Amino acid sequence: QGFETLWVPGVDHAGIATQAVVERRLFEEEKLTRNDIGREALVERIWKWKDQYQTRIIGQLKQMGCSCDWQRTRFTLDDVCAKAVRHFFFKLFKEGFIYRGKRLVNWDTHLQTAVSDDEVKHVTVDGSFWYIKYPVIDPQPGEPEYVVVATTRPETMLGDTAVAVHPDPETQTDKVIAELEARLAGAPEKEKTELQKELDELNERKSSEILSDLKVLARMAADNRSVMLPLLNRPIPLVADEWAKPEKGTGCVKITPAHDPNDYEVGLRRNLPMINILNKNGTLNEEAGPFAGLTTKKAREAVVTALDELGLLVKVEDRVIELAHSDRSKTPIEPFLNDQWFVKMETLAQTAIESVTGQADGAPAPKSITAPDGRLPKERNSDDKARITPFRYTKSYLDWLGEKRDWPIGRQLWWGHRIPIWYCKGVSEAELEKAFSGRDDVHWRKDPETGDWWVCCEEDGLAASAVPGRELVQEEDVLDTWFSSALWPHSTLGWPDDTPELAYFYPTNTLITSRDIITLWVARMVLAGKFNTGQKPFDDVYIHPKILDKYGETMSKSKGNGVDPLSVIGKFGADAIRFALAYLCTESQDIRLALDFECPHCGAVVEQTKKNRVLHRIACPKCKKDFRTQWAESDEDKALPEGLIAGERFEVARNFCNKIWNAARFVLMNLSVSPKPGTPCSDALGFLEDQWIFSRLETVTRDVTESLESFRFAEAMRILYDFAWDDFCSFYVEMLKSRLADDQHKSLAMRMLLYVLDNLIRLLHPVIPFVTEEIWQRLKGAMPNAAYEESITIAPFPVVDESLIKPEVEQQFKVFQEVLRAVRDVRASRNVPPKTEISFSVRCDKQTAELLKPMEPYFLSMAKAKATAWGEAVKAPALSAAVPLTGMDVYVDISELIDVKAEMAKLEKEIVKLDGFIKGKEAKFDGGFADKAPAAVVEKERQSLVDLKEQRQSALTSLEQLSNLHPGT
RNA sequence: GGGCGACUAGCUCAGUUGGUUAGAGCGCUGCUUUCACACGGCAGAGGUCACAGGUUCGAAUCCCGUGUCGCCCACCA
Repeated sequence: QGFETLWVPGVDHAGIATQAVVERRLFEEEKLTRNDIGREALVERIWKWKDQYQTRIIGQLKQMGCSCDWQRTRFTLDDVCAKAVRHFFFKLFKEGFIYRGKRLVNWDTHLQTAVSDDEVKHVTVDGSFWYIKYPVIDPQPGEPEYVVVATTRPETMLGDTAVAVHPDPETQTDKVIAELEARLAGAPEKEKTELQKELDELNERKSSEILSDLKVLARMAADNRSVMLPLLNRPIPLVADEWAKPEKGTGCVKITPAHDPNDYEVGLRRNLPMINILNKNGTLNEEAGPFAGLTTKKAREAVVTALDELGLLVKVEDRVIELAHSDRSKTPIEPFLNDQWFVKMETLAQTAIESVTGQADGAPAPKSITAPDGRLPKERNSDDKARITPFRYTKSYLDWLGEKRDWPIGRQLWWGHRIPIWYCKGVSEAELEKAFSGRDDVHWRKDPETGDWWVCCEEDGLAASAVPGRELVQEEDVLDTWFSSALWPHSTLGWPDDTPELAYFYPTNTLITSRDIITLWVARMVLAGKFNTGQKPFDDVYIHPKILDKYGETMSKSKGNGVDPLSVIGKFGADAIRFALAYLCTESQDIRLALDFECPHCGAVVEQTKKNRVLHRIACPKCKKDFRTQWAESDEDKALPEGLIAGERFEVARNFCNKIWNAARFVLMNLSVSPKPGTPCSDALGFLEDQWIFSRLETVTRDVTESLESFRFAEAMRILYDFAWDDFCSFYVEMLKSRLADDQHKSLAMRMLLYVLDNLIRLLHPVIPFVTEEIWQRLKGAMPNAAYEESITIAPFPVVDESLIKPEVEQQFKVFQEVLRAVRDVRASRNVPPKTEISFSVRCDKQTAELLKPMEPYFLSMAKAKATAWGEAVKAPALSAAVPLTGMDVYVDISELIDVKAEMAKLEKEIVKLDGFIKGKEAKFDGGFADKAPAAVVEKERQSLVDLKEQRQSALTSLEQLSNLHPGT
């Protein structure tokens, strides 16, 4: 369409995932851990690994024919991106958006790093629920001697710093009861039993000792009373906090702020000490007293035994629990209190919320824009709001941002952008001012906890000795990968420098991505883009469906159910994978894609199963020979031929490409003289099929353009598939064969074929670049004098000419197709030998007769049927097969082959069918249809009913005629 | 617990704002191989649109509910 376009290819460093993979390999191959080889050596190894995979990923894109700007390939850790990251961080730091705080992280004790919530998977396991007594200190008369708490993780009691009770248990219980009653009233029958049971229990509790005890405890909490933490004999306060639910468990809850997210919140609210009892390797530290050094598992047993011996263990219940596991190491996650850097989200999230269109019809639909004058399409959407397509994803974007939760940006990793913060112990602000006077790339802020200073430097690094007499130590942690990915739209264009690229291409037009990173990536790109540049990063966000495997599971490396595009390309070609993917791109959120292996030795299809899909090599069950999979790593495995992946969707696409190729071959074959390409319009108006193909082509051009511009890729592909296969190949090319054989008509026929093919391949080229380019080059070669562009890639995309769209012509052509099909059907169903020519006649009105008479040669070439008569007066020949159609009857003369009984049976069946339709329609009119439906619809239905009745009458007449021949039947 | 989505032919899926007799590919059945393409051609069979209500002259489509499956978010002392 003539636009200046840019597609920046690139990869991000995928911090945790990448480091974990390299560490795992390091351990598997050399039995070394990251601590054995050190930060520098590990990072060096990860770079090597990354180079290898970047090459592979970029290679996959290239082989798929993606037309990226390869010389602009970016990586989130390269210098250009790193500079942007430091600038972004510095700007945030300087403006007060960055702070440091304690936070519970998901600690992977195996990898010894924090992992993000997304990398934590919950696994259902059988666990226990322990009830433990904590003695009350100095119980007064009327007060309980113990409080009982329940836990699934008894070892964490060593880190308890309080026991919480609700400040007003009675009111709270009443409130819960009231809510439950309200729910019960509106609940479906099925759930009522369970709700009622719950309600009964609560009511019972209300009058029980539990509640009266809780009331006493609430008062004691208000009086700042304490209980004794057993085993460690540490007095801990009884606190009043809403987190303790009087309706649940014992109504009291132990508070372990350093090892439980909710308890942490309580700890903050009640100003409780936070005692970390864990070492980074998952063993207990000195805070655990006699239990120090034990693993959490051993400590749990020891704690339970010790409590039991003291008579403080009330009971143990079996309980199914959802235990958090690290997705990376598959080991249980320990919540762990750690220092973290955060970005305050309040105002940033608000700008991101305001930067997307929150109403489905809030933004105009994209319009077709062609820009021969080089106008940029970004002018079309200048309200500074991005639009998400499909719109339903807007909700998850807005909901997530609405929580405005601060963004923890530090990761305890070595692979990533190291946080540009330096610590300096004992330094005074005056010293900093002196050391950095005149520098605007350094900013400092006081650590409210220690009183030390944090120094942030935008440039690449501060020397340890930058402050005379002091030592600067850089933060060990690196930044979350999304911190750098968030900058992608502007950092890759050179921000913070004022580059021409940034001025020209930013804001960008379209971001295409997967729904699972709408929050992680899209939301952060919007807020970072607005914060850094003041503008939204893109006009449109297109969320494509996600391809799942045949079991409906997401594809992942660890499951081994992913697809290497190169495997698909190897078997079906790049055009096929591209077409197949575009064809699958509906508004649906999932696409299931069944794939199987194909044995390279014998061609047998080997079903892909959950078991064999992760193997490096597979033995073919048919020929017993081994083949490799995409996972092959050893030289031995790699030497085997690859079992390519088969898939029905790819086959369909491959067949389509093949069809296009063959159609083009046919056209090329007939280019005996060099016709001029161009619109052969005026000459072609004499032929119905020419007018028809023009109309179809322009309709298709219009619809495809509109579909592509509104991200309806599957629809665009379906339109092109149907047009190319059915209209162009099955009808137009077939019809023009007879014109090509006629010297008088040959020239125009050739120009017509060329014209349609030329437009078709231009329309297909964005999706099927390789085959269409090859066809283009051959056309160019066949017509050296024609003004073909050097490559189809730079040839103009067709622009619709609406004046050629003629619905009445398309309707007329349908009549031809209907008659042709009727004749062909008679041939096929009556077993007329293919070489036998038959004759037929058609009873129809005058206009139709005039329309179809010129088509006689096509009935001959396409159905080997000779037309003998057209018109109102046509009567059925004595021994014919009659096909009643809308407004006409087709009589095929099959006197040699006729089976009268069978013909009659067919007609009778047809009449029954028509009766059904007629009844349905008449019933419709018996209702208030005619009065209430729009006039156009009523008229259409009325006509349809008339036609059906006529058709029925024709069938009856034909039946009568046949039965006269055989009076007995 | 909250949200989103799916359920249409044996299989995999289309079906835009409600409107003629619900479509495609694969598979299946019959015929077809010098004549662009067997990765092809022609024709055919095959569906109570998950279930139950409702709105409407009219529902695959809109509304309420049920079931099954999947995904996302939150939480589970």
